[in-house]
Amino acid sequence: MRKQEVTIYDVAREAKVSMATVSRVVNGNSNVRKETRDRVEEVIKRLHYQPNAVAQGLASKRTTTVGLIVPELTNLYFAELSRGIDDIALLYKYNIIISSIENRLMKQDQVIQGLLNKQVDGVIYMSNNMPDNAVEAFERTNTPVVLAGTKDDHPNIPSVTIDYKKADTEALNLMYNDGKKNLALVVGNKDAVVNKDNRIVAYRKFLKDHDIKEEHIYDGIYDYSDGYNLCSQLVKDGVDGVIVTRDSTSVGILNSAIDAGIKVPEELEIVTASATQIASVVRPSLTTVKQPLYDMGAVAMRMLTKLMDGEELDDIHIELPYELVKKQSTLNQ
Amino acid sequence: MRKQEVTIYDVAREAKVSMATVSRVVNGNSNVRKETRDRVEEVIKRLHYQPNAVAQGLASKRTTTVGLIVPELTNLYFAELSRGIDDIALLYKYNIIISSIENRLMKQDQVIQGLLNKQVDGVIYMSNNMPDNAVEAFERTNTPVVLAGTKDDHPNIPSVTIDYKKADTEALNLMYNDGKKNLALVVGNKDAVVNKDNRIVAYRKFLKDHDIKEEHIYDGIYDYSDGYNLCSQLVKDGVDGVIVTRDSTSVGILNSAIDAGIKVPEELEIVTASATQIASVVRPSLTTVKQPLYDMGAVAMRMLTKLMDGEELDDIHIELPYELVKKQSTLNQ
DNA sequence: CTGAAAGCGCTAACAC
DNA sequence: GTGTTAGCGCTTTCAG
Repeated sequence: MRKQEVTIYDVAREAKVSMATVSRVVNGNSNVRKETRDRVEEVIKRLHYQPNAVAQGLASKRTTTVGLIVPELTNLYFAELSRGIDDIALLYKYNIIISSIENRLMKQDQVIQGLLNKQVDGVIYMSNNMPDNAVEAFERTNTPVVLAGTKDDHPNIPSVTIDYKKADTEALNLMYNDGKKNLALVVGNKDAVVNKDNRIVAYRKFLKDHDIKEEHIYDGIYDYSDGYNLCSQLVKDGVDGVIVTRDSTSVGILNSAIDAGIKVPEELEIVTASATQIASVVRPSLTTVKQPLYDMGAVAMRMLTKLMDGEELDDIHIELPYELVKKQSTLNQ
Repeated sequence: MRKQEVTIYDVAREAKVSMATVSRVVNGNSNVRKETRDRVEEVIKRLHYQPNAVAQGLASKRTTTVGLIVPELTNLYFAELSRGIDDIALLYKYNIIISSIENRLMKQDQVIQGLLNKQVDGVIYMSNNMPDNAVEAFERTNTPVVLAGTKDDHPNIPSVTIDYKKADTEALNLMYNDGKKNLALVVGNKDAVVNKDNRIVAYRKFLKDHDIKEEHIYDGIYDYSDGYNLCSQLVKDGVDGVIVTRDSTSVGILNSAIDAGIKVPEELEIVTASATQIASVVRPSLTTVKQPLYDMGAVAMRMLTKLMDGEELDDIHIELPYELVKKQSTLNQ
């Protein structure tokens, strides 16, 4: 209901030029004589003119806005990715519309359609298993998408991740070398591509390579209390080393172990497959696969800017280096 | 650069009505005969028509978008507030443009101006000390603002908080009753209104009321490592009970104490003045002032929707109930 | 280098 | 109930 005080038209009149010229000045178009430009800029300053981005968006068909689709707002994994995204977005003068899809009020498709209706220039997707119709909607509207910190079944969607298989194998190996032979894998959604085609595959291969018969995969373990409740089951199953995808889950397992008098790492080793601040504040501190979350977000956003400018990408799928940080939840012998 | 496949005009032609009628149907205007409405809706469905929100925004001067201004993306305090905001925003069909102002690339004023240029219908502000020119810009453009989880010098800006003075007093009292007489207050920015006019005031009043002479206020303590490094100073100063505004800072102090062999709570009691997930996963667990962050965000957003609809607010400043949760970092005698 | 003019896709009086 | 008609504020050919 806001009425705009001063428009491009006012500036044009005051500077005795046409709207087109003002537009050129505002957009840094070089085809303006310095003298004219100075005059226009003076008027812009004097009148406190601010361009209306909505009108610009309608006329130019570019909104300089990107959509962020994130599973949960209160998960530091996504927050740290978002920080990298945000910094690069700022650098390239994009605003970010953030959409959490944890809310059951609206289906994911509707959220995505809403973003598309807002004419976002691109989307960063951080959730799992993008629905087919979403992919179609993105293609139909010619809206580029980049995955950050996740993988997907649709092979043509660019992504920025780490090498999950390699990281997990390294983590399993660490525990194996500590003498742990009853190794377990704890995941959230086992059908997520990251798990299905990477973590679980790597885990099974590891077992096979080391001639371990008993498989211990626990899925549907999403948060702290899920982890806390799982711990007794792990013990019951004779697990002596576990790799956990989320660090809040790891902490749940850890605290539950402490409360039950189970010694970490002597009786149970824990490795977190993705570390946030949470993993580093608990005691004993958690051995983690440290993903470069900030950089992953930044690289993803940079890729998206290229796509939005119509450029080609050299590599569709980028894997950034991770680090296995040994702390107190493993023996590290 | 996207070309819209189907516009309101296509629907109108196909349904043999005018654009105005289609617009009415899209916007749920009741002044349409059921028969006509059905026909239009059939065409909309058949053509997969989706309204262009940018065009709607330009024509109606409402973008159904609100701006969120947050100090840091990777702080669960703001994330939990945001979740409440997001849920209510979704309910009222608003999108959220999130802007972190931790980045030094752009000044806060520019960030706010950018939001205003995008014609946001309102703003939720979660940072401290809103600059005067920002307040003016909001007023000039007639953009409502609501503060969530923070207070400000400008008394006319609505806010949703808890009663910080009361909460802190209660926390100090808890420690005092445990026999702690050398009480300290640890804050981030001492000039933030929440501290300056609330926490510090309450702290000083408490000292005075209990005839305690020595004041221990530590400011500029923002994160985990600041807290970690502060601990030895606390001990040196003879502090035996401390109230800390941020929980990551509390955890820093706690871990540092543990590492230095200082017994918590026997030798040092710690109370966190705002709890997130972090506070509850560490051991010993932290006694906290539990703020209803989700609700605070939700209420703030609800207030904003009213303001955006031109309604009056019954109360400008809302204080929600908090809870002092006693855990292991205080003796609780 | 600058201006005129035609939209971008939709809403909102105002008629009928 | 429904259609007509101006815009909303800006970009972008196209002339000159």
